[in-house]
Amino acid sequence: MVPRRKTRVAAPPPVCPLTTCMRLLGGAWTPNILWYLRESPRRFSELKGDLQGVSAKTLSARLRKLERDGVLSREVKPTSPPTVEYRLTTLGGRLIPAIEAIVDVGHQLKRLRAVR
Amino acid sequence: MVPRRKTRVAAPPPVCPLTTCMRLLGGAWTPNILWYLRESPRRFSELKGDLQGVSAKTLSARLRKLERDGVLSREVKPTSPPTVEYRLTTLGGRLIPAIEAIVDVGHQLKRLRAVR
DNA sequence: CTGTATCCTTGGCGATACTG
DNA sequence: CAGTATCGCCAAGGATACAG
Repeated sequence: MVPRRKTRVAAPPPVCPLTTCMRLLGGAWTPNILWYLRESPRRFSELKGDLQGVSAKTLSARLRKLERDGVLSREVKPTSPPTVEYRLTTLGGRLIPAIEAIVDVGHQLKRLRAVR
Repeated sequence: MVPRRKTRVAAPPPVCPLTTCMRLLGGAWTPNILWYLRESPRRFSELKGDLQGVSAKTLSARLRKLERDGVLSREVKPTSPPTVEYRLTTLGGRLIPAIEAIVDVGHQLKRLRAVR
């Protein structure tokens, strides 16, 4: 008679690094924003075009939160008309490998089956 | 009088690989569920204990969706009282590297600063 | 133990209009 | 161009009660 196994899954993270990170990625458009910033800075309207269907309000809110979280930086260019450039910070860059892993799985899924 | 209609025109989101994969991971507890299943099967109440604070309704809903998506399988054991085991499918296993990448960033964040 | 049914609150997000 | 303000819908999710 085997006693009830104590499947304490390895070292269950106390306050969950997973949750810690997912708080940064939370929100419908957040991963996509970071994805489009992964190689070069983008302007507000460029991002709005990249993320087909996002509202200005939501994009603005996400960008401000990501800035507060230290994931990206905002720079106003003294041009006319004014333009604003967003770019990943060092911290933001650390998130890219995780997003790449997600994108990679997405590719696998598309090959495996026609996903809706 | 018919109040003016609130143009309910859901914009079809672009289906990039990132979005494709995030649909599987969408939902507050989903990544954590997969994380706790990564090494061994777990029962309903075990998962409920792992995910401190999740309601039975939500956990049930997430598990059913993940089952429909082919990410995990559900097996009813003919014991008394009945127990149910959930385990990752092959497809579910493919998601683990992505989640590990997220967990890894979470660890980095915790080292870098005290994250709320 | 393993869920499902019902009710209710919260907030995420789009749409629209307006500002610098 | 780059946002902010306001409105309102709707779905995610907790609480609770109930069922097999």
